[in-house]
Amino acid sequence: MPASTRASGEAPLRAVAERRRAGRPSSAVLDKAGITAAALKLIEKNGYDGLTMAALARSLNVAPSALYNHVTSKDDVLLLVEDHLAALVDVSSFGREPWEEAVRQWAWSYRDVFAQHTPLIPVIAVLPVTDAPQTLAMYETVSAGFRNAGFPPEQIIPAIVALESFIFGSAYDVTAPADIFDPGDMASRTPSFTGAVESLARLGHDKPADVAFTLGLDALISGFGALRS
Amino acid sequence: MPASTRASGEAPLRAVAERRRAGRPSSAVLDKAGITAAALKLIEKNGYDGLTMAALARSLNVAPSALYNHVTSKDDVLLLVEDHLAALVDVSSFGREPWEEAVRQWAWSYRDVFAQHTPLIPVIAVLPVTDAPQTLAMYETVSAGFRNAGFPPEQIIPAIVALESFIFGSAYDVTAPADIFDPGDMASRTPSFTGAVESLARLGHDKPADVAFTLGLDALISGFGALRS
DNA sequence: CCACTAAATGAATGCCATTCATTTATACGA
DNA sequence: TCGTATAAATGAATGGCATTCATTTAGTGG
Repeated sequence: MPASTRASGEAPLRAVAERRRAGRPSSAVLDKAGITAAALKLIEKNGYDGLTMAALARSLNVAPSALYNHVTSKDDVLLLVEDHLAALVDVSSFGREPWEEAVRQWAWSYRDVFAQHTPLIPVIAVLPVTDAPQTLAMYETVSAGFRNAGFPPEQIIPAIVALESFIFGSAYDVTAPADIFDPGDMASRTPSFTGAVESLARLGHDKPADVAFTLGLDALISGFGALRS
Repeated sequence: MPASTRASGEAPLRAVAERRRAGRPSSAVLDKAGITAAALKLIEKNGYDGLTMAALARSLNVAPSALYNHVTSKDDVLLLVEDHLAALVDVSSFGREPWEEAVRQWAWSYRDVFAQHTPLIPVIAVLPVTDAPQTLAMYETVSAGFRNAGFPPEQIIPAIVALESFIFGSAYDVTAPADIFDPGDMASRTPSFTGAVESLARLGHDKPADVAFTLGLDALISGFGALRS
């Protein structure tokens, strides 16, 4: 649009976050979906430290207080993000693959998604599923997979919870620094530990967290498989 | 000490946090051990929300900035607390009981300690062991237990990491609200999940987290036991 | 003895989530 | 159709937070 077509009093084209005047706008600026998307974009760019209510508001070209018409707290924003991510977890193997394989693929996918979002884990862990429909949908698919695989109904939730606990803990491992197990100057006083660390290092895995995850996941799957009838 | 023995200008006996004047005191007021103890007391009384640098300073009758002569950050305080707790984890079964039993007792103790301190978990997970001598000592005892039980050296660390991941995830479960799995008004659309939740509830366990922990721990122990030679 | 360093105070800084009064626009019920 | 309740925005607080810095005082090593 050439400048000549603009009325004289009109705001300039540059997307300089022209300030909205006070009062309810004709059409709503915010909704939960938009807040969720903006939060995710912010997290991707600046990490969870960059996710502040002020930054979120700014990225939506809105005053911070406006957010509170749509969410009750920052934890509420984290909950929205969490539920969005739950939909990204791959449960498609259930009903397509044998139970062992389905669990394996679900678990890897679940871990990979939340390894990028560990600050959500303390929130999820205490989160009533009622408030997270996508998360609930994931549980439903997984529960059905366990039921169809012949699990006694009362064992299904404990088995899923145990797997989830392992998955969340393992998500932290992914982000741990490579030298986390370097005993430093205590090496001589911790021979067994130091020896174990060194013999593992000698294998030269590029993703040590994956070794532990594979090991634990295999144990859980074969242990739980024995419960089926 | 009777009042009459006190000089006239002396401060009153009441522990009313008489203000110290600026400048280095004759004998040091703070040290890491004292800071750790005060932090733990504060956490016990008011939880982790109550652990602020200001509150910590006040409980030590000191200005907040004085803390920074002994720790570099609040995370540093959390690290001190973590390492103190690591010493409370019971590793005494290693060398006394058979491997399976020793792992079981260590895992329960580890989970129970950190279930009361879940805000530390994100810190521990990324923590280089160099900075935490008590934690390192725990690893040494456990590693020696695995080695003596016939584990291949390069499998020891992955096995411990997998167990630890499960333990940390399970620590969160302990603190979860009882109704965390209530599907609410989505119940009709999540029949498998709802059925699983109900059939577990029918058993009436008073500590549901313990059911999942037992199940997962048994699977991990029997799975890992197969690695021994 | 003197300079350096250690360990405290006290005052600031900047950021943060959240609240509240106010403004404006829409939706619904009489 | 009016007019009141409600929804959704602004803008200005508020109080708490971790952390920093200048300053003061006391011990310590050359």
